Amino acid sequence: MVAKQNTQQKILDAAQSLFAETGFNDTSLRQITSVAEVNLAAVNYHFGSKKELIQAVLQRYLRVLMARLDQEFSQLLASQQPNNLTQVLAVFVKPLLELNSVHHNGTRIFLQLLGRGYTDVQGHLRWFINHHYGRVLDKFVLLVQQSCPQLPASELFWRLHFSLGTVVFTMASNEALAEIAEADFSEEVDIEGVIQRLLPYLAAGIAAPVYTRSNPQQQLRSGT
Amino acid sequence: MVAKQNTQQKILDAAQSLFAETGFNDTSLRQITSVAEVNLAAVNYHFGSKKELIQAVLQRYLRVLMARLDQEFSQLLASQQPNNLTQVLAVFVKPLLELNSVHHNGTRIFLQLLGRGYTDVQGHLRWFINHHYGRVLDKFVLLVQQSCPQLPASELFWRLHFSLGTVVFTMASNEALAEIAEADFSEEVDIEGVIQRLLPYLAAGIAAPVYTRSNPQQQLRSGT
DNA sequence: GTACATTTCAAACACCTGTTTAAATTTGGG
DNA sequence: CCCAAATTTAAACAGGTGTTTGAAATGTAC
Repeated sequence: MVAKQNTQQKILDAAQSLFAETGFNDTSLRQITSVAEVNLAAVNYHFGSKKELIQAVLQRYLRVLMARLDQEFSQLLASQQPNNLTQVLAVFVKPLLELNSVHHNGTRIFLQLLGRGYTDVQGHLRWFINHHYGRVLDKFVLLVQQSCPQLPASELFWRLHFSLGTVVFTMASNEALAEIAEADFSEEVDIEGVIQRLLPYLAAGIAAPVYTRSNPQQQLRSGT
Repeated sequence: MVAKQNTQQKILDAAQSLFAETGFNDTSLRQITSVAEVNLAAVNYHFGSKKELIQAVLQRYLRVLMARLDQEFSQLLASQQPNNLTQVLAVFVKPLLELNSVHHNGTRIFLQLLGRGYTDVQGHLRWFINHHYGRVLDKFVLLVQQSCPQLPASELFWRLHFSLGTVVFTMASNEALAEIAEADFSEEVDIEGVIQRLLPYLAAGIAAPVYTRSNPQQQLRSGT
């Protein structure tokens, strides 16, 4: 009973890092069990299959993240009056950063896993999250709708997925981007800094004026 | 000489579709040669390796796209005066849509391939494009800088990569998004429609007001 | 301390991967 | 027509994949 917990934990810890760095399909069970210093068969014994291991790795973060998000969303919804879009988006920050209590560098690892999950095993993760946490995310959509009442639902749908793409891609290629940024602008970038940079970008994109034929070239200028 | 061209073409045509749908790593040479109705060894005979086949598939589009983009960028740069950001971004539309002359559904296939390339074999494609077409892309960065002069270079770097992520992810999961959009809003979506929806989102995100401590919550509202 | 259940381990399983080989076939020029 | 070069073909290669097996080791309770 003691060694079991230990082995499962060792596998999860090794798997999450390798998955985040190399992707799910390109990480073999032999790599994982080698890093975890555990027998190859341990994965199938404790988790059943590689697929279930992937889900277990994600669940460790999704469970605590979604619970926290649900709190925040409900709280914001209870305030009745529509909230500023930036405020709504900023609600993600604290719950995400609290993932560092699940595991060292938990926030970065989880966001990278999310990126991997959406591009590697296409559709699987999307279905998994929607099935288990769809009601939480619905609250978020409602909040965005309240803060952008004049935005058509279909337009909002696309822009939220654009935003998901921005986040997911940024996190999947986080290491590479951070390296370039450090080399070219000699600025060190942690995950918190990236999130802080993402929010204004996402908020402006979601709330952008909608394209119409009568007004094809909106005037867009960057502020300070 | 006749059969050779034919075989190479058949391989390229089969490969691009499978790569776009399933990704590079998850598409085997046996699947490709099976669809192309060609012997398994033909890929290695005509292209050398799977890696070189991937590059050949991408090159077919990159060559014509980058040449066209270079024209447009140079033309816009020659006009001296800074251009509207939306105009700069809109410059991508025509060259991208002209990829349909390279192959049926060429635009969609190429953009999906681009998405796959950036997430599957991370870094490879980025290096490849930068090495071969870096000077073209530099012109684009210059144009954006001219239209957003008050945006710090490091901020612009991040936002351009955010935008790349938006495009790349949207195209990689294009089929799924289109299905959902059709089911939920009963609106048919072609690649042109997606591009048209992307532009205002990207333009607003890139030109968004920068986050400052003295002004942490920018007022952002969606217009009409 | 013996009996039972849990966990670990090395080995093998069947299958898939990209690549290579050498013989068979097709092709185009003299 | 004939020969040499280009192309196609079937077969095998070496290596990697996730999963299963049955015996060994470990832990737990009586």
